[in-house]
Amino acid sequence: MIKVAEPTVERLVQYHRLLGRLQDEGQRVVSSQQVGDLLGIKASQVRKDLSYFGEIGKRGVGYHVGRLYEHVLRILGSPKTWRVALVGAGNLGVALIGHSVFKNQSFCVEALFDIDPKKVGREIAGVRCWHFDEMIDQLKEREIEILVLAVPASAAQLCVDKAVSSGGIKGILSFSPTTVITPKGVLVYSVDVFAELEKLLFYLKTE
Amino acid sequence: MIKVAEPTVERLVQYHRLLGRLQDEGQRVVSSQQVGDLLGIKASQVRKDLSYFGEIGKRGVGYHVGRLYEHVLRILGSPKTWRVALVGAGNLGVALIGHSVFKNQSFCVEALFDIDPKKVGREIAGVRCWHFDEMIDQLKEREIEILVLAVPASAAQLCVDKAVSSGGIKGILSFSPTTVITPKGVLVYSVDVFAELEKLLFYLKTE
DNA sequence: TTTTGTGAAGTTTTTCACAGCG
DNA sequence: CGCTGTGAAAAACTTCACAAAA
Repeated sequence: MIKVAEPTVERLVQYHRLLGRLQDEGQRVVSSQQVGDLLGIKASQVRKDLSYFGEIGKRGVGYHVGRLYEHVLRILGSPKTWRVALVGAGNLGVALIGHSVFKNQSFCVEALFDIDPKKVGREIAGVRCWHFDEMIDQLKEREIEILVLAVPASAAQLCVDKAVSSGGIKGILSFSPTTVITPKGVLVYSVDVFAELEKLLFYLKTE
Repeated sequence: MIKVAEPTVERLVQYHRLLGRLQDEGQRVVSSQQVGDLLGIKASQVRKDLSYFGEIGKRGVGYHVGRLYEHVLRILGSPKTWRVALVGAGNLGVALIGHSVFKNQSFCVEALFDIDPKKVGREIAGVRCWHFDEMIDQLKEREIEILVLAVPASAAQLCVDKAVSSGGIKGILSFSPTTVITPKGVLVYSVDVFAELEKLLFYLKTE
């Protein structure tokens, strides 16, 4: 597999979403210029990103929307369905897994974990909620590979350490406003609302 | 004001959070090495980031936790309270503004907007919900400067265009899974759950 | 003629390595 | 001696500019 830089992967996701939209709108052909304009990216960047995966466009014409959509899908697409568990069944966590993002062939949310007795033992958004103490056993039994973390910052690292000790965790998507450290081989991506807001404020202030 | 690169601002937010924690734990002094280890960042990067804002550490000793905390707070801190509105009072939107992130001196959530008749006219999480059609007037009247966007992708650009036309919007924090284009002078930061998940998947797959 | 694909140039960001100071 | 602060080197990423193809 070709080595792809992270900013490129991020833009590929955007290209893919846009192409799906253009396809729905019935557009057949698109130029790097148009893609760039619609996403706030330079046309040359779009071409460079796409060129990493072979010559997919037609010179003088542009890219065939359907073909490029399938092409990017193959690059990003998942070969299997990943088994996911959510730790922290609060408002944010539940809103997230109920979100369309997880209604997807690539994911199957298998279990929730919380410490709140009101939640433990019940089904939330169609998924059984277990007590945090049962997490390691359940993660093993259910062969969970991806952990979604939506617990308070103070609990995040503990959750991660515990979950990683189950041996099966390969990736973590964290919504906890803190940095978590994992052993090599466990990828972490973090959605940090707090950090994004602070950045926005910083640049608003200095303008 | 010194020009600061975006990755640096993002790390400053992390330093600040960590310093708050260390302070609570009673630690008085910290080295760039320790900060780096706790955040998964190289010590040299920590020192470079901090050095942009003057010599704040003590050679041979490290950084005084309390002093550095205040120092970073002054860099990031906001001179005023920003007036915020949320568009899209669905599960995610409400979970977000109810989140501790917005319980903060720097923000005041003044209004919600939605098109659902069940929500319009009511108070949600202590804030009045208005109909989307009243948005421009309300944004002007309430002098809203920051928009939090939590609407479906298909509605996002329309919301932004409408809101920007009120004339007062300076920044947008978007949770909508799409790219929005704004005129120069309106900053956008985007929290893209979908994109983060896709990135995670991509790198899990290729490992 | 139009628009891609791509080396080369440019810019930004990170890392190194060591002087300098407590 | 230990750890910061910082130029200089390296790496990563973006943009340019133009040859090549439809």
